[in-house]
Amino acid sequence: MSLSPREVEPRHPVRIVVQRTGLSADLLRAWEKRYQVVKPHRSPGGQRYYSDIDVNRLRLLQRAVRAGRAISRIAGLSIDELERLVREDDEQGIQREATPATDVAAGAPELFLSNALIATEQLDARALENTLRQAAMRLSADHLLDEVISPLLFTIGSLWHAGRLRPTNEHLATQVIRRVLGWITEVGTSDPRAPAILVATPSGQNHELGAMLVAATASQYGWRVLYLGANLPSDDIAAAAVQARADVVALSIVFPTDDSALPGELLRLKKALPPGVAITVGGSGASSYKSAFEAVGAQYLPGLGQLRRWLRNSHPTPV
Amino acid sequence: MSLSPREVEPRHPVRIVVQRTGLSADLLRAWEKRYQVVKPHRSPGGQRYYSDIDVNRLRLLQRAVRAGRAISRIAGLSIDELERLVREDDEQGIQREATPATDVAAGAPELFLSNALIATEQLDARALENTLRQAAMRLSADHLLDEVISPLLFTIGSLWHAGRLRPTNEHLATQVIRRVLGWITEVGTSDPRAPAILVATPSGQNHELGAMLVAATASQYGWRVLYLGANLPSDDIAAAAVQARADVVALSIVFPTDDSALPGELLRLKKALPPGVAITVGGSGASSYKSAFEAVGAQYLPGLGQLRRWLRNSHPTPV
DNA sequence: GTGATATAGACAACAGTTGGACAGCTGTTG
DNA sequence: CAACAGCTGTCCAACTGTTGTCTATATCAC
Repeated sequence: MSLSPREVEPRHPVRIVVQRTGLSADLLRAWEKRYQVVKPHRSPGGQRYYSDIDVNRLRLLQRAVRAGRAISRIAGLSIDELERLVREDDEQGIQREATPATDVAAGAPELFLSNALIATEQLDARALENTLRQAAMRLSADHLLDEVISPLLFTIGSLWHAGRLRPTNEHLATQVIRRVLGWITEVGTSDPRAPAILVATPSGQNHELGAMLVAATASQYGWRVLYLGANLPSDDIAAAAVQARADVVALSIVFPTDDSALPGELLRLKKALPPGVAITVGGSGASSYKSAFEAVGAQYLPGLGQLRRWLRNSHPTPV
Repeated sequence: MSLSPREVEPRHPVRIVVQRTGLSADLLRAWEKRYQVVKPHRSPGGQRYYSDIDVNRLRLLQRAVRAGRAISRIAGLSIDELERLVREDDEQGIQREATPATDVAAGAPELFLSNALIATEQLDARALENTLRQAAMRLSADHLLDEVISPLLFTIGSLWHAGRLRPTNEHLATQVIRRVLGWITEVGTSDPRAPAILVATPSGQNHELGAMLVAATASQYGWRVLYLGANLPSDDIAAAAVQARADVVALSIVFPTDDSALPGELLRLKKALPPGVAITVGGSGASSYKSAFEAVGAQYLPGLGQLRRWLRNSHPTPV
């Protein structure tokens, strides 16, 4: 394995590393001072900058410590040795030490995030679900989505792209996140007078987690949510919107970002919908189709923040 | 057998040994003091560190003790002698008796089914979920799966084929059924000693509900279930099976029924799995690949009934 | 200037060690 | 059969080692 310059370049200031590892800044410095676990590059002013390799190393150390290793004993190990050790502990551990139990006291989103990542890596669905459930209890739904689930999805996505995560891990995480999001959505109103939003993903779009985030958010804001999942033809979306008397149709677009059929689909949707029904579009891949949105008067809402504001304005019923 | 440096190196602090052996820290020290069962290395600060060999020895001792041996008598035995002893005791051990699953009084499955269908047609997620939840309360899990959910899936599938149901309806039902099945599966064991089954769908197979039925069933029968969802490459399935120490890999095959790549995938899976791990295959589309199953020694189980029988025979664990 | 980050040292919480006590059993002995 | 002694797992108290966090103060970057 050769190192790409990207990986050795010291690019990450401390706060990023905190976010990605779940270790506190204090602890990072303590480990560095006491055990020389990493030697981050220093800016002229003395600020630390960590490379991808450093971050990776820290994550491995953290996992090993979590598994019961003493930091003093493992600090000197190479990445390879650490990987072997972590793997061994994952496989040999008779009973998974209850990670959540120790974390109950802490309410920091980063901790939930890093626990969730570790559970994902260990293919431990139960631990992952427990972590997210705890996070759900401790954080507001908005914070849960913004600071745990969204970053988790993002990180899993990038780890997966980098080849550091197998599809199995990604599937498992999808599975569990789906359940947790469903749980959030489920709590929502059944009040038939509440405004209704239909959430789906247009034809060709297979990533449904973004749509689930939308559904969960809307449900939090008092909307009646009709969640239909991924990859639906415009006509069917429109028919369902009519049948359920939806006020809004929300679409999530992630990938692909160059589907030439999509603008046409949007147009068909617009035509098939009753005049009063609004269309909103969001998701990380939505920006590529901006002009198509304008053509049908769809509201482009990148990010959950914008979505929230829009939901609030368009129907001011906070929960 | 030569000893690698890895095995004699004192790498494990007590916590790890406790995890791996199930013995308490107190007991470890008591055994050491009284019978010198092991002589762990000491750190400068006096902390104990155990080698792989120590851990192995302790495991054997623990098994022998659990089988009824007196620690004082076996403390001095060599590893070889201990292994022989443990094997002997295992063979003499009494078989656990299988308890047949109890049948709960059956309600009226047809009524649930028709209500569920109506809710599906009306795009009423809440009503559908309530119906299934009621059915789950009233029927045994087996009956729920056999007489409500399976027929519901089948009916929805055929209505959809006949053009009498829109994809929206199907998606909505999928959504809800997924949640209900997840709920059944979730209740399952977390006992790490329970036999483990990995459930997934091979590459190219996108219908995951069959797999979810398998997962729910196995969980009912006391198995530890690792559910990974649809469309996974063999290599990843195998890797996950190793990591989770699965005893069985269960695949569900629905559509397509003429994927020429599938036999090859099965072969790769078989090769990548450890020898002891069984493969089972089921699902409505599985019959098309029978010869491929034979080639890899996979168990062909059409229908949940066969699956249940197989699960029971292969590991008679009462629930 | 303000908010983030740096250092050094203090500190509290926790984990691990030792020696000893103790209670539940088991098998032996009078 | 009762008393006894040995075995065995657990618990405790007092102490030490290890580790994460906190404080005070200074510096950096925008």
